[in-house]
Amino acid sequence: MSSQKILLAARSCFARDGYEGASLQKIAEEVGIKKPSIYAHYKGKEDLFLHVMTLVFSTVKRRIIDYFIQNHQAPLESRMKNFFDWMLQEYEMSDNARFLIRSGYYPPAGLYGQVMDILIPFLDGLRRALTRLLQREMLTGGVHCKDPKEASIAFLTVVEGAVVELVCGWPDRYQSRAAAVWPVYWKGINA
Amino acid sequence: MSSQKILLAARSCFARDGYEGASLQKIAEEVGIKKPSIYAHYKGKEDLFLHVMTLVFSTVKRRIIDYFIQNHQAPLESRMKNFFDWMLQEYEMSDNARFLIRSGYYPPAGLYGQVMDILIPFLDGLRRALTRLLQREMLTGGVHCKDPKEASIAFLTVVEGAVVELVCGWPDRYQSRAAAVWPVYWKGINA
DNA sequence: ATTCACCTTCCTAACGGTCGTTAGGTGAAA
DNA sequence: TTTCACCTAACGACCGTTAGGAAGGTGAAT
Repeated sequence: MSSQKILLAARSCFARDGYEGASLQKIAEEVGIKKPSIYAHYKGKEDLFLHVMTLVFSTVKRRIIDYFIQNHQAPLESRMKNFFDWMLQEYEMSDNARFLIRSGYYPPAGLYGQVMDILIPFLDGLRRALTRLLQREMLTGGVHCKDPKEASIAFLTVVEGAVVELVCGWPDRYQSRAAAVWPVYWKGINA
Repeated sequence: MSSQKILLAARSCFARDGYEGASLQKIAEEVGIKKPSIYAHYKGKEDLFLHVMTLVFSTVKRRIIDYFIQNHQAPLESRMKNFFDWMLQEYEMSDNARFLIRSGYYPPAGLYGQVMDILIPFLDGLRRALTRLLQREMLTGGVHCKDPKEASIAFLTVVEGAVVELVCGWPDRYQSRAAAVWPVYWKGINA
């Protein structure tokens, strides 16, 4: 199916060059077809971008949930600590994370509303899932914090604060930030 | 002087639309001149961008240092805590912070090296200044942390983690992140 | 004091190129 | 025979950039 190949090539280009920087020409080349052939599968650049976006968001959500489920036997502390390494891998290995962050931070001007309508529920869902996880772990003694909701917001904040170094293309600076901020965070939420 | 007006208009456009998204047409309109007149003052779009960049970086560095000097009589805790509010103001009031963050996260493809040659010393200088501040405060009991360098990296991380919400245009979410992450950070660095 | 050359600043016009997009046709599959 | 994926050709719009010239000011030479 070639509309799938277009979708993946577009994801790669949008992730690398951004919406304005990416061109249908380049996407078509990567697939091995001519530019106007894209219009047999998508209504235009905006339509293609929105299809990529829904694919990416559902994929990333699934992968994050899978990470926490797959390691459910490990103690919460190491699960959260290792999340930084997992995120690094995720960002460097696939276009999903790069696309999501770039389009989330700086969406194409004309699609601001439509991007945010997907991004906000995504982030809020992530935050709620993390809050529930912390609440569950409080019962079994995996963590001792007085406000799991605030702790989950803080966790997303420190993770994203480290991720911005990945955005600039410095995995070593990312790891240095992760190493510095993790002990502070863990000590900070455990009263 | 009209090359100054071009510089400021360019800063505003680059901050709002990014390098690829901004056009000399729009910049010229904002100044009130025709597009080719820009070439009487700058060699081209890249040259103009680099001039804006050096202006912005020196301005922002100066303003951050001024913030910490002006409030030097206040306890460190409130100086760092209030930095979040100061940053919010700074981001919303002027184009400087918006330009810096956008160009730092996603610099124009052809200028990656030149942007990073300015950005990296800027961030490292900031980190070193913060480390020295923490070291000084440790002597007077303003803070009790065992590793001021790690604490300063962690502070920049949590600040940037909150700032990414400003990038998306949500000051309320920024404040919620700041409110959640600050107590965690402060408790976390004070052993 | 006048002339002249020169420089800056802005203009109009136009360049070549790339962008997203559309029209219209071809060939194979259903 | 209709439908679908793909093509070539070309559209209009916009991009950054250049050429060439019209004003105005400056400073030195006549």
